[in-house]
Amino acid sequence: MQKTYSAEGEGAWYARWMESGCFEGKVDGTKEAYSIVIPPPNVTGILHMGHVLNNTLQDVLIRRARQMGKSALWVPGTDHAGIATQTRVERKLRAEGTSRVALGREKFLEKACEWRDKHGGIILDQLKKLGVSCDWARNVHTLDPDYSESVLQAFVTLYERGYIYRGKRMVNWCPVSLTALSDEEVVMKPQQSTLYKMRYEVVEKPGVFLEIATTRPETLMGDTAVAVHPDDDRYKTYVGLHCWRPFPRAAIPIIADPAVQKDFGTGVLKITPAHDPADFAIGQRHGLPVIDVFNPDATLNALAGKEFDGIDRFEARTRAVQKLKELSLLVAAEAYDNSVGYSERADVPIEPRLSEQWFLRYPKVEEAKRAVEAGMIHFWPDRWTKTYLHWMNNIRDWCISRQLWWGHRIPVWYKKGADRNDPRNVHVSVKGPADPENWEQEADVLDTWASSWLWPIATMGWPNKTKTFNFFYPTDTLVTGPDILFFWAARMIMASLEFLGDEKNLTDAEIAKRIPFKNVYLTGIIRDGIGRKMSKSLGNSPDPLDLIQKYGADGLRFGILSIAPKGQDIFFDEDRVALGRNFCNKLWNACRYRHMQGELDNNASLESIVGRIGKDITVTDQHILLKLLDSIDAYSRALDAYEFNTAVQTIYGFFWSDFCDWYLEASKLKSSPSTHAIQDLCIRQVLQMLHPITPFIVEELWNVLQYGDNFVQDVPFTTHRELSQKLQLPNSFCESLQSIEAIRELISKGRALKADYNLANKKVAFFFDAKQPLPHDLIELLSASLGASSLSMEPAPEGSPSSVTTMGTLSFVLEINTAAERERLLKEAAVLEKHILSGQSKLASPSFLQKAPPHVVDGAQAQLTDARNKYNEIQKLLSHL
RNA sequence: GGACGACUAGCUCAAUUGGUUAGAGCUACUGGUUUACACCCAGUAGGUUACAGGUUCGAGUCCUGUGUCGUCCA
Repeated sequence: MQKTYSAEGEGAWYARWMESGCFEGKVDGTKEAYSIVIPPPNVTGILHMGHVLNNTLQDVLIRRARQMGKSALWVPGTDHAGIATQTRVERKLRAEGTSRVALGREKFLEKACEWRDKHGGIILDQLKKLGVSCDWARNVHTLDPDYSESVLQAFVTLYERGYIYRGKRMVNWCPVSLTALSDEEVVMKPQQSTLYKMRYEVVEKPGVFLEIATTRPETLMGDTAVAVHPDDDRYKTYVGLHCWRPFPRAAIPIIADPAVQKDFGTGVLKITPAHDPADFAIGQRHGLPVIDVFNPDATLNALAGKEFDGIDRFEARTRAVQKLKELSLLVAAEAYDNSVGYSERADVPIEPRLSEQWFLRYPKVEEAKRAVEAGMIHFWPDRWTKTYLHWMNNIRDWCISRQLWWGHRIPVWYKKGADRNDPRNVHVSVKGPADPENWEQEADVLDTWASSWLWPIATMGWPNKTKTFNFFYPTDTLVTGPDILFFWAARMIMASLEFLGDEKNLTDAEIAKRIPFKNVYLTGIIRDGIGRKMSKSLGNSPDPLDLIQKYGADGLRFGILSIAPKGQDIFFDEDRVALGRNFCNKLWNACRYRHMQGELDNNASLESIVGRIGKDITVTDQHILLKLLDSIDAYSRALDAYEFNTAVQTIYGFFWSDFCDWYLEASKLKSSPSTHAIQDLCIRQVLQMLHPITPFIVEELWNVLQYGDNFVQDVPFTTHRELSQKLQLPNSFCESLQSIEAIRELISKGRALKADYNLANKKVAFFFDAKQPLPHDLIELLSASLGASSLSMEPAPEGSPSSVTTMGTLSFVLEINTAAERERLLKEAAVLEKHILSGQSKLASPSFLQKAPPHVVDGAQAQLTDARNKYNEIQKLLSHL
C-alpha cells in the first residue's frame, strides 16, 4: 500500500459498479422499496456546489437504504430549462449571424436539440465523478417523447376538468426573453428610485392643478384617468371633473376609488391600466380604456407620441421628465426607495403587461395542505411547514404559457380562420385533430415547471401503471433547496394528488396513497466565506471538479457533509474539503498499519471476526468495543434524523481520537490475535458507516482487508443491536469506560507536565502516587504513553514537579525552577478554588438540595470532593517547595 | 410592513432538549525523523454564549424586549 492515499482509483471503482449494475432499482417483492427522484438539473448546466451538496445527501440516503437491505431506486434526469436554454441557443445563433426568427420554428428546434445533445451529458458525467449511485439506465429528460406525452396528458386532463383557462390578463412580462413569467419567477429587488411629483391641470377649472406622484413618468402617455380616495376631503370636489394629460394632450376623468392610498405621495394617482396591475383593476371597475404604449421589448410605440416611438423605457423616462419640466408641470423629484420586480432569468425589470395567456387554477390545494398538516408529508426541518402553508393559503392562478419555442407546445389547436374565442373552434388533445390541415396549433409552450411538477409520477411511467410505479411509488425523500419549495415541491404535491386517480375530494387514505414523497429535506444554501450566495456572476463558487481533482470525490463529500447542519445555510470553506481528504488519508494509513502488522486472519464475515476475539481482552479492548457500539448507535440515530453532520462528526471522533490516537497506540504495546480481531472489527464497522459518505475509499479498503467479495452496499449493515448481541459484553465492562477516561486524563496531564519543562521528547523517570492500585496493564500503558524511562508507583521526593489528578499525583524528579513551579501550582489552585466556592454555595442552598434531582446533587458533591482533594494536594506540594 | 431563521473561541460548527468545570476541527503559538499517517503526533493559548431584562435551586438552552445579519412573503 502507498504511504499516502490517492483518490486516483475512484474512476475505476465507479466503472466496476456500473458494470455490475448494482445501482439498478429492481422491482423485488421480497424487499422493502426505497426510492428517490433527483431534482433534475438544467440539461445544459454544469455542476456547482449546490448540486454537490444536494446529490451527496441523496446518495447518502440511497446507499444507506441499500445497506439496510432495501431495494433502492434513485431516478436521475434533467429538465429542459425553457428560457435559459432558448436564450443560450439564440445567443449562439446570433454569433453565427442568424436568428431564431430567420430559421423558423422547426429549424430552430433542430438547432436547440443539437445544442442540448452536445451539452446535455456534461452535468450527468460530473455527477458520476462525484460517485452518486443513480440508476442511470432510467435517465429521464423532460423533453423525452414519453415524458412529453405525460406533460400533454396532464394539460388535457386539467383542461377537461376545468382548471385551465385562457384569458387576457396582466402578466409579468420579461422584455428580454419576450415571454410571460409566473409570479414565482419574479424577484423583488429594492431600488433607489425617484418619486416624481407633477401636476395636471383641471379641464373644468383652468389654472387649477392636481399634484400627482409617480415613479414611472414614462407611462403617463398611457394614462386614462386620475384617481383619488373617495373619502379624501382634499379632492372630493374634483371627482367627476377631468384633467389634462399633458402629452399626448387629452382630457381624462378624475375618479374615486378605494384602492388609492390617501397617504401615498399627494394622494392623487395616475391610472395607467395597460402598465400596472393595480391600475388595471381600477380601470376594470371604472370601464376605463386601456392604452398600451409599450412594445413587447419595452420600447415605446407610436401611441406614446411621435417623439417617443421606438425609444427604450428608461430613456423615455428621462425624456418624459424633461418634457414635463419644459411644460412647467414638474413639481419635484425626490429620492425614493421601493422594490421593483426583476425577471429571475434575464435580470431586468419586468413589465406588467396585458396579454393573452394560459392560466391554471391549482387543483387539490386543500388536500395538499392536508397532506402536510396531517404529517403524511414531513418537512425537515419542520419549520418549513409554515412557509409552505402560508404560500398555499395565498396561492394565485399560475400563468403556464410561455412565448418560447423550446418546450412542450401547448396541445391546443384553433380552427383556421375562425373565432378563437368560440369553444367550438378549439381542439384540445394529446394527439391533435384528425384533420390537421384545417387547424393551427397554439404557438406558446408550457412553463418548464408545468412539466417538472410531474417529475415523481412521470419518471415512473404515469399515466401508465407500470411495475416500477407500483413498487417504488411514493418516493421516500425529496432533497431540494428551499428556493424551489413553491416552484417545485408544492406543485409536485398538488399534481400527484390530482393526477393519480379520479377527480374528486380525497380522503386521508387516498391522499396518503397519492402523495409523491413522504419526506422533504430542505438543504441549506451554500454561501462563500463572507456569506454571499455562490453564483457564477460573482465568481465565488469553486468548480467542484477542481475540488475532486485536488481532494478526491470522497474528500469533497466528507467535507461538505461535515458542514451540512439541518437546513442551515452553509458557509463553504475549502479547508473542510481538505479535512475530508485528510480523514481519508488517516483511514488509509490505519488500514495500512493493520496490514503491516502481519497476515490477515479470517475477515470474511462479522461472525468470523467476532469469533477471533478471545477471553484475554484488556480494559483498553473493552473500552474501544463500548465506544464502537456507542458510535454506531449515535451514527444511526443521526442519519435517521437527517443530521448528516452529526453522523460525520461521530465517525470522525470515534475513528481518529478513540481508535487511532488511543486504541491503536495502546495496542502497539502488545498485539495479540484478540487485538487484531478488535482492530479488524472496528475498521469494518467504520467502513460500513462510511460507505454512504465516502464510498470509493471504503470499497478499496474493504477489499484490501478482505472483508468479502461483495460490494459494501450489498453487505447488510450491522446495527448497534446486532453487534451488541454478537459481542455479548458483560455489564462489568462499563467500568472500563471510566477507568480509561481517567487514564487518558492522567496521560494528558503527564505530557503537559513534560512539555512545561521542555522534556516533551525526552525519556523521564516518573513517580505516581496512586489513590488506588492500578492493574498491571494500565501501568504499562501509562508508562509507555508518558514516554517514561521508569515509572515508580510511589510518591516522588518532596519538591518535585507534580501534577494533581483525580487518580493521584504524578511527578518526576528534576532540578526545578521553584518560582515557576510555584506559579504553575498557584494558577491551578486558583481555578480549583473557584470550583470549590461555587460547589460549596450550591450545596449550601436548601432549595438546591430539595429541588434538584439526586444525581445532580450527587454529582455536585463528588465534584466538590474531587476539587478539594486536588486543592489540598496542591497546597501540600506548595509547602514542600 | 409581516413571517421565519441565525448570532457561542480569530474562523467553521457542537453542547444528549433546563443539570456538574460550554466542547471539537481549522488557524495561531511551543515542541517533535516515537518505522501507519507531516494530509501526522504531543502540548499551549483562545469564551461576560450579540445586548438588556425576566422565570428558575439552576439558563448557551425557556419568556419579553432591543440590535445586527440572512431568507421568504407583501
